[in-house]
Amino acid sequence: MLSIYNTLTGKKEPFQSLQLKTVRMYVCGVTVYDYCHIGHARSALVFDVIRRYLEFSGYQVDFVKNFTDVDDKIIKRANERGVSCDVITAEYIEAYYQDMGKLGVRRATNEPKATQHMAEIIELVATLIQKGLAYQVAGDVYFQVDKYPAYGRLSKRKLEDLLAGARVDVDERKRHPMDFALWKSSKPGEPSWESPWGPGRPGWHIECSAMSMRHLGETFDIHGGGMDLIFPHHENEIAQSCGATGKEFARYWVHNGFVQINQEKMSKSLGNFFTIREIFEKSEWPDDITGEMLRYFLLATHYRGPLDFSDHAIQEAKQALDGFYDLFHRLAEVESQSTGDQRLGEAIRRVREQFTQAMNDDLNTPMALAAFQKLRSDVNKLVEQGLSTQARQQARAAFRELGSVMGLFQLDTWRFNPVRIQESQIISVQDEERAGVKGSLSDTNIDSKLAERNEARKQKDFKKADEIRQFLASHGIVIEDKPDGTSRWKR
RNA sequence: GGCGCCGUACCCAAGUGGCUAAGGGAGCAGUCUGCAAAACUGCGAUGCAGCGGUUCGAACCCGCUCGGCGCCUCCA
Repeated sequence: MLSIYNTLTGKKEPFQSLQLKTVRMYVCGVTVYDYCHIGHARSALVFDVIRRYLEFSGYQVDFVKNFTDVDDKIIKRANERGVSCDVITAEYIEAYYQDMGKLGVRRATNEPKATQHMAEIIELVATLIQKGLAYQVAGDVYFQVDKYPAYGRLSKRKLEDLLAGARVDVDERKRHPMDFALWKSSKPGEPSWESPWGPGRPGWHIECSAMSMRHLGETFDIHGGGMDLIFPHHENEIAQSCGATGKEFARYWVHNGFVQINQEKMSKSLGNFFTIREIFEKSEWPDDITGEMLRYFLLATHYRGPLDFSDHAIQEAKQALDGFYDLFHRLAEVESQSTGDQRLGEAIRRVREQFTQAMNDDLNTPMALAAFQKLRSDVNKLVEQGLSTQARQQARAAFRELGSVMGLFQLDTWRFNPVRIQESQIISVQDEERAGVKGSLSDTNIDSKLAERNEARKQKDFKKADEIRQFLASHGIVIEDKPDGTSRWKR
């Protein structure tokens, strides 16, 4: 049974969905005015894994993740470029799908946009006014926080405390300094929608209340997002939603920790953030491998803790994955020995048990990875003892199945060496290879070189054998000799 | 000023009251090997920022101190 940390109660709780076999989950997506950075990646990935694990556990997951496509920053960006907001949002939604796609983040079952829910938003604002929880000032509508007694229950703050720390000049027209906008009248040139309060656009928080209710109902199971959304965004969502319906809103509030650079939060003002596409562009590995490296890196720390991003950390993830794919490489070979076969079932049963236990404990992905490492070690030993072709396939399938929950171990080919094109390093080149680019040797080329080398080894011509190895190494090919005199290779 | 987080070996990172403090990387030693790679075996924190307290028992609970950070304004 899954236990999950609930920000609302401040402790781990057994997870129980409202409907028997369905989980309804809403996650705050991104405001589409720029490329996503590694912090967005973490958030998207964490909830992607929660979703996958719930599905793995037998639930159907109705997963809603929004795009905020009306916002000050979008308007600003549109004005800078002299285009409409639609152009900006369309561009960055597309970029989002590209970047998250490379990371293997699955699309939510529903990905609504604020601009497509104006009717629901306006209706919700009207309800709040009607209930006396919101008031109109000129063309603006504000939520009156002191009319909602439970205000602050998510972020554990008191209204008085918030006032003391207020860093912004208070708008004189507000009844209470912490009141926040539900509807903003539009200035000329800004996108606007007709409303009972005049032309305007929604405040930031109201869209999530409106869209989650529209797609998941008034009360649903999980609401998530980054830690920074706890206040004010989620606090305000609760006030609006509960205020309007008189019912509980989301039951489990789940928040992921930040990605940091050198112990500091990434931010544009510090200039210390990395976009996802920048990371892929700079990577010396193919996209599918870079994506898996990033996933491994992001999941190697518990989702609620802080996570420091660095090249070194990414390389460690690569090394860890190399170990797994090295094993998968060997598992793909044909073998008739089967001494180790009978022990395999036990090892797989154990990893399944450990994996489930780890994930059930508040999605402890680092512990789940440790379980995979244990299986890797076990299977390596069994391979040494002799594992039949069939058992090898069974082992590979186990990694693939459990790994799929974290989006790992799904690739059929892997690269152990970066592809570096440096002509000057070519050592001995024969005509047919001279034409080719470094690192682009075909499999048949490699196989024939290898056959040549093994013939030389048989003749004890180790000088020639080493030359061939060196030649292949310069193309990023590593040879591993097997006890039986044949060799395997990897790139 | 309020709310909160983090500090575990060279690095990353689980564990949050009770067997020998997971796991990975790096390192060292060994097995295997023509060499190599991979794999395997062994070594590695008598201690979990520091001090004090609670307890039969604490890295885990409480208090204080030190160091680092976040939120309270848009932010994953």
